[in-house]
Amino acid sequence: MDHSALQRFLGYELARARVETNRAFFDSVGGPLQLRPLEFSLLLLLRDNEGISQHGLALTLNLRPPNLTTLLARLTCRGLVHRECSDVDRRVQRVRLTPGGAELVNRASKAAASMEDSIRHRYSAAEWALLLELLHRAGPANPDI
Amino acid sequence: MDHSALQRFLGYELARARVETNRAFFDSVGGPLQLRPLEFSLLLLLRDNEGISQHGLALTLNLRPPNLTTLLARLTCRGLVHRECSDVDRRVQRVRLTPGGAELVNRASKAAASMEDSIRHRYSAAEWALLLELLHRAGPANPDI
DNA sequence: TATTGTTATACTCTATAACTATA
DNA sequence: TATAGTTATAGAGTATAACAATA
Repeated sequence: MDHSALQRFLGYELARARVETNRAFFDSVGGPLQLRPLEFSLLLLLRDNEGISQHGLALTLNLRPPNLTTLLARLTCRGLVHRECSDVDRRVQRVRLTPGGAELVNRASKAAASMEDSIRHRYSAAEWALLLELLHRAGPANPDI
Repeated sequence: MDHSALQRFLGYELARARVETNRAFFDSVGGPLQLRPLEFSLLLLLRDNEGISQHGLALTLNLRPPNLTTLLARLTCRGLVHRECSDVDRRVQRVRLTPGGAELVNRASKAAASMEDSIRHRYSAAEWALLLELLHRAGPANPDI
């Protein structure tokens, strides 16, 4: 089977690698804690950036506003996050973890620590760090608002 | 904005990078030629592996059989591929490009040659090759049937 | 006018269950 | 009984248009 033509494309290799990271995520975190990948990212971001606006979240995670709205609605229904109007600008919704949300993030973070081990063990420590660094440079230019 | 916790995960960096490769693909190939990423991969694979079975395609592209069926049905409707029963095993469907499909793959391949340039230019030639090689090792173990 | 967020909707990729037909 | 492929359906991520509320 010749797929040498495809292997020259970063997009193809990204799609292939995602098969493995998705499996790792659902086995270790997504399944046990009933979290989607995006929900996990969002909760971790809220843990480290208390009271961030939806606008900031959308920019950081490259989400369109409608998709963030439905994502937050689902997490709000589960009692993991809550939204409150900003005092200084009533258009802005500031998002925070609830105590239950903070507790779940804690468990998710612990479970995630080893989730990619089966992939990471294919590399030396230096190679793994290099892969993450090189890959980061392929991402959108300005995710840090 | 602190997203240092997320940057330690390969899955997160993959998702971020895919934003860029998706944009590159749709600008250069997907939009002009009306091809989805998966359709492009499939057509390129058919060009280099004439008469491959659906089973082989599904394994190589990590597709579930139902998803491959609908994908091929769409391309068949457009007159780009055709399926024929194998002589030796009538369960097997051998898939080939039609002349029109071959012509489209030709154009798609030309358009794709430069599609990731805006990303590739962020790296030296050695770094780009290294990124593709490291990333390949993160993918599924046995894609070559 | 511009920005923040919502509603409704659609497209793409991925996944499972249940089935037909061939071996 | 095992394999190749199909049908139907659902979950997850991503995209746009049209809109309300606020600045």
